[in-house]
Amino acid sequence: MQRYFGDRSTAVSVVDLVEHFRGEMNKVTVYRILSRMEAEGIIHSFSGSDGLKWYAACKQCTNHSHYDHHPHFQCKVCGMIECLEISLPIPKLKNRKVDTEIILLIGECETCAS
Amino acid sequence: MQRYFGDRSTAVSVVDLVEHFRGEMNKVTVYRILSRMEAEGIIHSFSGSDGLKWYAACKQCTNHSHYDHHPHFQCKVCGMIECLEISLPIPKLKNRKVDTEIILLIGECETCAS
DNA sequence: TTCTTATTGCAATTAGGTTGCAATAAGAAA
DNA sequence: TTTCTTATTGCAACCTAATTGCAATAAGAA
Repeated sequence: MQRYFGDRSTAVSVVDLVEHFRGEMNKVTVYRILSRMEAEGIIHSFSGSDGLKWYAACKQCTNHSHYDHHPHFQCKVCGMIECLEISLPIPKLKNRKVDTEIILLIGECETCAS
Repeated sequence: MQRYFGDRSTAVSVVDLVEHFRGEMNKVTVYRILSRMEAEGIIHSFSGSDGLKWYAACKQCTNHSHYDHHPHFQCKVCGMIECLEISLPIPKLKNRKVDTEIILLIGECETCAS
């Protein structure tokens, strides 16, 4: 599982992971390893526009700065989701304290747009 | 149901709606009325950070500009979600065409922060 | 080896959401 | 009003993501 995320820059849905490891590893085990790896700061999770849970390898994340979320980009054609290594300014709102923002940009990836 | 959204500026999760109308209306009916009202441009939906489906009354939405999504704000203490009538700039990405952004700001609302 | 702890598999369960179908309500036409 | 047609609702069953309990196994330490 570690190896699976090692050289992957895009995110994977849990459903795809369970499917990928079918025969090799039980569904429940996949879920458990994922939450363990997330707790250790190796991967991070977020829920896609479909409401499914997605996981991706952490690059600059540490155990501590794990929740400094970065934006994600999803291709509406092929469904692919990737992490964006940009940081967008968190807007100020009056009478509210904002400390996190969850951003999902949707469009077409390089492959699907051409 | 129309009345329910009429004077409400915050969003409601489907789970809460089903609970609210229990005894008065079947779960399936709640779901069906909601998707009908969404198709008519009266309300709009999005999925919260928990992966649940939320609905809120449309203010400037029309049947057509229904998908000009606006950001939402969620209080991490009480869980309340509200629509923000601000528009944030959609960032440009190289090699990708971005046409929508789903934004959820998370923090503390006025009531919970004080 | 023996004891203890962590990991895994399997079955069952919970929960959000959908579908099929029959029953009822609501309108239009006669 | 009566009849025909269409839309709305309730109920049971189902689908799928995710979780839990528990026994079985693997892994480490004493």
